[in-house]
Amino acid sequence: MPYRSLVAKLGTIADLRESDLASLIAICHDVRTVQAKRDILVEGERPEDVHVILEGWAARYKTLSDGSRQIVAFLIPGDFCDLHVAILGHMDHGIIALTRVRLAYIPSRELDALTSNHNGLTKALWWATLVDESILREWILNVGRRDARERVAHLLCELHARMELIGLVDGKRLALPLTQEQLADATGLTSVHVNRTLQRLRAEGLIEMGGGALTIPDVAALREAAGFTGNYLHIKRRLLVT
Amino acid sequence: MPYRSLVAKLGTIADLRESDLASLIAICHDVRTVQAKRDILVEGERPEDVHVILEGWAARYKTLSDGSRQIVAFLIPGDFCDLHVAILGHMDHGIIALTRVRLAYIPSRELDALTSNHNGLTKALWWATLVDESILREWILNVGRRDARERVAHLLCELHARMELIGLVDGKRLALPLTQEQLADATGLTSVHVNRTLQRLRAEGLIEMGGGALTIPDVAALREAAGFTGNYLHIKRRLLVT
DNA sequence: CGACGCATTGATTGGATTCAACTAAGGTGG
DNA sequence: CCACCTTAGTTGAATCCAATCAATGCGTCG
Repeated sequence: MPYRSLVAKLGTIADLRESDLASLIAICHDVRTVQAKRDILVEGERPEDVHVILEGWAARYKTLSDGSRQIVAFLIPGDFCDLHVAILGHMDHGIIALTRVRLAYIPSRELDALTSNHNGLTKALWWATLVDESILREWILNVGRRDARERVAHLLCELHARMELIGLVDGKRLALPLTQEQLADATGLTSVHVNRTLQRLRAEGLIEMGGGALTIPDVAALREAAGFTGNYLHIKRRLLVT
Repeated sequence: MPYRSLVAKLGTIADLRESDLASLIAICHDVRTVQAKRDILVEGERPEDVHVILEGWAARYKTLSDGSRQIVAFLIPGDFCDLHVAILGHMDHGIIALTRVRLAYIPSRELDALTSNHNGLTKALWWATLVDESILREWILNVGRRDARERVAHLLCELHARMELIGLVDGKRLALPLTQEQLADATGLTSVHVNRTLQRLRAEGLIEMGGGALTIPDVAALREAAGFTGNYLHIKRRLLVT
């Protein structure tokens, strides 16, 4: 069931009917695969479809003229790439696949037609974008006011919480297919310093990383170190998905 | 006409009818004044009305346990404080008045009722939140990857562009009632370093600041120094407001 | 006038960058 | 099947940008 993550994510919203969710999935067309490191959307593009991640990781990013890059969001299964673009017109940032990514395409006209009849679904999509916005605010705080150790720890806590929401955490362990350079681009650090910071977190016993997986032996301890509280993620309730 | 800024801002959206705008203003109630340095909304609050800034400046901010503060947005006339809160429930950040602020209150039920009939207005409010989101992404880039000089210059460019949009720039001059500490909290710097940075920008002839006003002798030059392009503001067209 | 907020300046410290070298793992092609 | 190359991770030394700590100026307001 390729839409497991999407269902798990939107399913946390109390007032969303299963039938609404089913209608949404019904207008998902044309599932495609994008290879790692390929652009999914480039800055300036005017996509006509809304893209949803079904599998794999992607990143929103912005580039400076000197070539330095800032990742402004990580996208995991269930996340929308460009819910906004029908209204804003053009992409003001790019989206790149970090792993092999499977995408569903929703023609924006069909989505418009659907949301104008299904109020609960409209609200659910609002909720999704508002949570994205909330995460962006937290990232500004992260990059602006936390030191490297808290910054990296906080990012890992967030990814853990979001992966857990969509049922992709196995015990204390989750797949984390990010290079240290990508973590650096997300935290506003250099890859060298991310490396040293991860080593420190490892030495402190707060994390175990390797082989594309992250293990957090004591989630509470890492959250404490990061100053993380998940309230900005606005997770409403946990829906069990089989 | 207290709604001048709101009209100027939403009026840039091509497909918004004047009648829609009028209906929006019609449900604005209970204009109140908040003194400088007072909280408009506190973290955790569950406001029942949507607040719109009519006059003055405010800031969204987040606080860390060690007391350090990060401003995540500046709010100027025409900006909504909490368009989202009916869906997300609680505020995940605070909003503080930086100057004396005049606010209009819109009962969220009336807004819901209105938007369900007026599609253009719904789109306009979407547009406003999506632009806010886009600004947040640019701020992450600003704090994460630009040095102090670019960072401060970029912020000033943005505020200039936004103030111009709502008709509050007089030639090359605009009111900028921000302390250096507030600029520091927005850029992730310290007030001491903001001071030195402003001095440098002044010495380079890029800005003139003092008495709560900012003058930009050569906007193109400052934008060049900041690496600023306004495309992330998604300004569609300029509506002349008298 | 004295207190306070804000801006300014100097001296020092430190966290993160930069530059550079090196290892390990994985894939590719001859 | 192994030499070769690329990519990711690691380590060390030197440097630098911004933070920190501290003091001072200066205008305003009660």
